[in-house]
Amino acid sequence: MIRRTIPTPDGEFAAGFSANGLRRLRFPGSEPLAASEPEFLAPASQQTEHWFELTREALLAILAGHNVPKLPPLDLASGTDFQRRIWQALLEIPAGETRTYQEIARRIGSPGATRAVGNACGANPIPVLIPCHRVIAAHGRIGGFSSDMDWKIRLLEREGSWPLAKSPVGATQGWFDLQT
DNA sequence: CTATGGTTCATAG
DNA sequence: CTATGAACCATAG
Repeated sequence: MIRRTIPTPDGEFAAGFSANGLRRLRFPGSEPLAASEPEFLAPASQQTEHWFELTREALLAILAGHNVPKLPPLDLASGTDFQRRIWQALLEIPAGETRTYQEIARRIGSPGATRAVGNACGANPIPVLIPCHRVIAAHGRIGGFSSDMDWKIRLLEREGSWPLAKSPVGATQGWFDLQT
């Protein structure tokens, strides 16, 4: 695992690369990448530096509310097949749009697995680049977020998806019923 | 309130 | 080690 930090206007993110690509990303302020992760002590190859640059650009783009120009290869080996299918589906959500947990579940061919989608999102090793923040609950509820809810809201704001557009009818949406 | 599906953890063989 | 089951969820109805 090769670690790098990425300064952004929102603070310093931490990225970890394996031999196969970007393996994990962490928000500013969280604990340093676990020392328990197997160290991959290969010299920082030219390829890794290139991945790092792509990661930096992608991160800055999303923080600015834009679509990602080009993603680095993602090392999703830490997930199960099910999780990888979900993460893959999340990558297809463009900036400025959202999907519900149900839509993701249907997309990967397990219409009933909505709650499992929530689990998989929580296990997302690469937040922001894998846009778990664009997944919301049905009926205009926002759902949750493993890190601070502030991040989910902030990211959606930058993309123009907040307050949530899909307001079914009548009910107070967005600002008041979004806790827990 | 209940049903849902995948994952994780505890426990038993 | 595998098998089974219950609890856990960023849910839906």
